[in-house]
Amino acid sequence: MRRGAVFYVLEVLTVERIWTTELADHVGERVLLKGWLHRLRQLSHVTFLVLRDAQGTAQIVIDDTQLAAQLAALQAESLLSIQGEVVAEPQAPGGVEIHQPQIEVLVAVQEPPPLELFRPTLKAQLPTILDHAPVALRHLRQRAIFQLSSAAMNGFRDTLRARKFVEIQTPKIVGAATEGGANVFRIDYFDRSAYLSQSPQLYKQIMVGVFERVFEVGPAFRAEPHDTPRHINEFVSLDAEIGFIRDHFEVMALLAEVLRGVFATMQQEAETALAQLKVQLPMLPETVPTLHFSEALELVARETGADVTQAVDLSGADERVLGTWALREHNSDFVFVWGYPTQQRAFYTHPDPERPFYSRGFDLIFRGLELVSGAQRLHRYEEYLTALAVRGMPTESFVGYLEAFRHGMPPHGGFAIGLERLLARLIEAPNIRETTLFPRDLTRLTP
RNA sequence: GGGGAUGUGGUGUAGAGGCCUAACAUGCAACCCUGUCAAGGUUGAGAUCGCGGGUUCGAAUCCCGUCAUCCCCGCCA
Repeated sequence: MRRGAVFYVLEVLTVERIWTTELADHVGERVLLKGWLHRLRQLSHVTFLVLRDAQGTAQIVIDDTQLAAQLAALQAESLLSIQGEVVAEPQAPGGVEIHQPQIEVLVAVQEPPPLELFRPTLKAQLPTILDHAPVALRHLRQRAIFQLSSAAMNGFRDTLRARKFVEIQTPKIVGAATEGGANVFRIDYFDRSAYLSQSPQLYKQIMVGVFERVFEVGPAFRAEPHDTPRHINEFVSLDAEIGFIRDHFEVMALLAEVLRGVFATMQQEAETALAQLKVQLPMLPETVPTLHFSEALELVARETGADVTQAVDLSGADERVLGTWALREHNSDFVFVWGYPTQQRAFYTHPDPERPFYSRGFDLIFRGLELVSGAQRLHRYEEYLTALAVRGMPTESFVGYLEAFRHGMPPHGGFAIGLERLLARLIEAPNIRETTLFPRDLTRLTP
C-alpha cells in the first residue's frame, strides 16, 4: 500500500516529456515539452513562442503579459521546460498549440545567435555557416541533412547485415600507406612515424579471409592538398568487401542493391528530412547503364566531339557528360564504368583476364560525380608479388597483408562509397562541405 | 601543385577616385499593434570598408604585398 502511494506521488511530480511533433495525440491533456527558444513573436496582448526540440517545433501561446515580458528578455536558443495544455486550434501552425504555459528557464542565453535560425533557409555564405557550425547545424534544414546521413548509414548497415555481412572496425593509425602514395598524413607514433589510414582497403580484404563478407563505416584521411568543392581531407567511407565472387559484375550488382537499401531507408526513416530538403530520390533502374572504359571514351568523343580515345582516365568533365547521357538515354542518375586501365588503378586491382591492359575495376558515377570506386581484387599470393614489383613497391610494407594471401584467399571484391558525396549529389549541394558536419580541409581544422 | 575571382556593421548585399560623417535588408534594443506563423509599424545602437604599404590634393574604390574565402584544372570518395 505504501509503495502504491509513493508511486502516485512520483507520477504527479514527473509528467513525462513528449516531443513537439506528438502534440496532436495529446489534445486536452497537460504535457511537458523541453527544448530551445526558436522564436518569440510579441503582439500587444498575445505572445507566440516557438519551441524547437530534436523532432520539430511547437507554438506556445502566452496571454500573461508579465510572463511575456520575462521571456522577451531571453535571447534565442535559451533552453526552456514548458508545461501547458494542448489545444486544437485551426489558426495554429500544425493545428495544435500550447495554452496556459508554465515556463521554466533552464539556460538563459545572453547573446543573439550569429545566424538567423528561425528563417526557412539559412541566409549566410558557406564559410560563415562552417565557422559557426555549432549553432548553424541547429537550423532545421541543416540538421535535416545529417538526419539523412544517419539514415544512409543505417540503410547501408541493414542491407549488408541482411546478406550476412559482418561489421568491422579497422585501425586508423597504420604503419604504411595503403596505395603507397604520397598523399597520407604522417603522425608521431611514440618514436616512429605512422600514418592516418587513407582507406580500410587492406584490412577489409584480410577480413574476407575470416568472415567472407565484411563492411565498415568509418573515416578515411587523404592529405591531398586540393581545394575543390568535392574534396575534403577526412571523409566517411562506406566500405564493403565480399568473397567467393565470379567477377566484378557481382560486386556491382551488390553495390546497386546496397544503394537501393540506402534510399529505401532514407524514405522510411527520414521522410521529414527529405521533404524539408525537397529531395527527389534518384533514378536507380533495375539495370544500371554500364559501360566499358573504352566505350565510355567513345561515348564522350561522340557527345562532345573531343578526341579522348587515347585517354587513360576519365576527367571530371567526361564524368559529367556520362551522367547526362545516362539520364537522357536510360532515365538513370547512375552509370557504371568498368575496365579502367590496370596501370591507373591500385596494385590490388584484378586485371581483365581477356584483355589485361584493362582492369576489373569500376567506378559508379552519380549525377556526373564519381561516387564509388570498386573492383575485383587479386587473390593469389604470386599475383601480389608481381603487382607490387611492377609498381616498384616494397613487399616489406605489406607483410601482414601478404600473409593472408599466402594462406589462401577466395576471389573477392568490394567497393567504397563516399558518404558526404552521396549526400551532396542527393541534395544537389554545390559543395561537399555542406554535407559534412565539421569539414576538414586545407585550411579548416576548427570547429 | 597550376590558373582565375572576391574580401564593406552579427548576417546578406549596394557603393567602383571627391556626392561616404559609408547605404539597404535582416538581426539586436526601446516603444506601438488581440493571432502571429520569414508578423507589421516608429525610433535607436551597431562598420576605423580583411591586414600592411604605396599612388593621389583626396582611396571602401587605383597599384603592390600579405592573409582569408570561393571557383576551374590535375587527382580522388
